Amino acid sequence: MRSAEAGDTSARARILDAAVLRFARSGFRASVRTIAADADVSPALVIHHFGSKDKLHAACDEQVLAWIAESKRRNMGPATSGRLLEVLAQTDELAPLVGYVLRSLQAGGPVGKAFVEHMIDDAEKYTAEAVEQGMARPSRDERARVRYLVYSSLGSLLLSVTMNPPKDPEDVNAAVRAFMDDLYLPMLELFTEGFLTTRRMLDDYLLYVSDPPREDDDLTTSGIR
Amino acid sequence: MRSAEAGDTSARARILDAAVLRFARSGFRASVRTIAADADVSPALVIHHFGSKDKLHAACDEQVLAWIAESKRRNMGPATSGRLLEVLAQTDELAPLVGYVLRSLQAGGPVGKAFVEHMIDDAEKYTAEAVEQGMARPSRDERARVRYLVYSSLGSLLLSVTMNPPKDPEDVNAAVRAFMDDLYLPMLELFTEGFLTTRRMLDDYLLYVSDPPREDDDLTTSGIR
DNA sequence: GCCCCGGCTGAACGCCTGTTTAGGGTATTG
DNA sequence: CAATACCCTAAACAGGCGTTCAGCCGGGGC
Repeated sequence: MRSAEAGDTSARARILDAAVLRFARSGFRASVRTIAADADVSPALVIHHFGSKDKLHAACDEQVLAWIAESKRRNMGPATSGRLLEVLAQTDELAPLVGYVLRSLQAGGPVGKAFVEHMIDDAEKYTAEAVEQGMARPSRDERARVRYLVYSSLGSLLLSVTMNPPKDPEDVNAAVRAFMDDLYLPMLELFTEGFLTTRRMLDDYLLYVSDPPREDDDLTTSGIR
Repeated sequence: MRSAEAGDTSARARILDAAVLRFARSGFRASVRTIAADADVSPALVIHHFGSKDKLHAACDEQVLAWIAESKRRNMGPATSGRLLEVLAQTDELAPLVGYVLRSLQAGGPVGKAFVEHMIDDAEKYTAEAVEQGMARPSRDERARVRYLVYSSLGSLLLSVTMNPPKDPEDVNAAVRAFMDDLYLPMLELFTEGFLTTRRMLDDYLLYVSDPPREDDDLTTSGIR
């Protein structure tokens, strides 16, 4: 994992690499001094090259997004749709990116947002193909379904590693895989067989949205202020 | 929302209430000085009563868990299983708790952990009943399924509010409801009709776990170090 | 009257943060 | 050889943090 072109040993590149790694390991509250120490450099130099910590963060985001785009272009196909994180986790060079992406999802940063949107766009494409080929059921609202699928898979992963963080931040990737292993069966079961035996709740809801009750009835008891 | 008994206007109670509210609004990095100002009290008094910021945080956690337990005892039934957050959001007095719980989920704190475990326990009970009554399909691993359902619903909610935080932290509850509205149809669709049309992936997986390939083949290419 | 006592505060301490400043060291250029 | 330009650092600054400490202030007991 190297900045711009491989083998760039300039101090600037060393700082950027160290920052991405440190942010992934320790979160975005890691101090400039720590990053400087990681890169064997003075704190002042970090500021000198990037202007401020926020700008360093932004540069890291940009770099990570570029790496992800590159990885997608090279490694992704229909077979790995929705498993971008796993692909990243399996590429040694890019393994730290998983931690970085998770931190960004947790912090709501631009990388997190972009990552979610990428996944939604990809998933929309691939599920459309799956529906065409008769592998997946059509939905009443394809976009909403895709958003739901992406949010629940990424969200559950995020929640899982937040609740059970690996002792060594080095092990996020192992934690990601453990999580996937644990929850793969119920997910597959749900996707294949569903959960409810009766259509009643769905039909009731469809009826409800096509003929909703008067809104103000609701609002007075909704708890919104 | 008052500590211990309603109408307790002692400084200690005022501080605790202010802290819960401030933590919910601004996250757990809110400063002792801010909380003290909210409670119209000196920062020193906060420490005097609670010993340290960490202990204040712990006291808030305890208080919130007590409120939640109380609310569950009074308001929850089979009909609202899995919708604890919505019930909280609709009880004006307890509305700030939603924000607090979300912050705890995000930070991985004890309240978050406990909340997840409560939801899993409740959901396990209610899905068992649903299966008995023929409303839900049985699972090959009930506990794993329940965990999956709780993690994906709470996780997707957490991710959603992290990615699209309300401008005014006062509006988390509205955001929660908006999220539920958006994703209710795809969820219901998935639960009722499933996603895949073919059993092949599930059957392949079941075959795979009953006769797994040699492990070391995998490990060498798994990217774990 | 006095005293003591507990709730409470203003001011300070020590630490850590991001950032600035002034200047040292080295290599390139005239 | 001297001068300039650039990379880099040590030291300090300003501000925020959690926390401590000495002491104020009002009420109850003697």
